[in-house]
Amino acid sequence: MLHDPAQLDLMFQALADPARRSMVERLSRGPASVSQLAEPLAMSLSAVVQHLNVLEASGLVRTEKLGRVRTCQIEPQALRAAEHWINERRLAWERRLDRLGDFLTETKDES
Amino acid sequence: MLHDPAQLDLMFQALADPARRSMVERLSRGPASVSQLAEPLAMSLSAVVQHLNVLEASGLVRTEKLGRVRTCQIEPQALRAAEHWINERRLAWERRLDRLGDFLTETKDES
DNA sequence: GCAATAGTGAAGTACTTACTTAAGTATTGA
DNA sequence: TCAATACTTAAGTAAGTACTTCACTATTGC
Repeated sequence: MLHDPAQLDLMFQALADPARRSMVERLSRGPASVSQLAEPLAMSLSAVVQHLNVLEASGLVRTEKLGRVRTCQIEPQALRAAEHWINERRLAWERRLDRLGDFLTETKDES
Repeated sequence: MLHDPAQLDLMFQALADPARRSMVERLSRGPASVSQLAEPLAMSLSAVVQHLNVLEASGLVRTEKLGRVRTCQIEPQALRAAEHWINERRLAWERRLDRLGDFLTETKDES
């Protein structure tokens, strides 16, 4: 699992844009070409390619060109890395709250 | 659970910066004042406050001012929303792969 | 009261982002 | 072979980001 801060920067930055998230959403339902990704989006194909490059640089998407068609796929490991970072922080917080709860309960028992 | 795209923009954007992630990391170990958050960071207090405002606008952090000290806390619900978005996409992808696997297995059985 | 502490707000600057248009290349199907 | 398809690349622009410094206000402790 990647914990490289720079990689996390790229992943979260990539997910911070609604057009890119909609591309990831589309790809979560299966591979797609660049044109297919562009179809529902109200922007030029060029803009879509630029977004795609951001997604690819972040590691969230992998692409492969066959003939004139570039086919895109999600890279679930990268999604997992982002998910993992958030999960760790949330768990740390919740464990802390639990310990605090235990402490308060014990203190009450001793009173 | 919030699925508002604009809110997700703000949360992922907030998490895309290493200084802000380090602030969230610090806060996952318990509440802290602005100065405490600033202490390990190589930047002015003003810059830290600006990062904090980004975190607060994203909903990831809640702050409360008592006297001259502003105390900051993680908002775990917001972390959960970000985590959830990623998780849904990853699961969709993995379910798809499973179905594909089933299909291939069935096809082989029928041959 | 007054100095130290804790944070706020505004303005400026260098850099980055999210597009656009326009022109170009490679592939394919009739 | 030639027109349509599927991208690719470059350059330009408007807006946004991540800082800085400096001047300021509110609170607290002696």
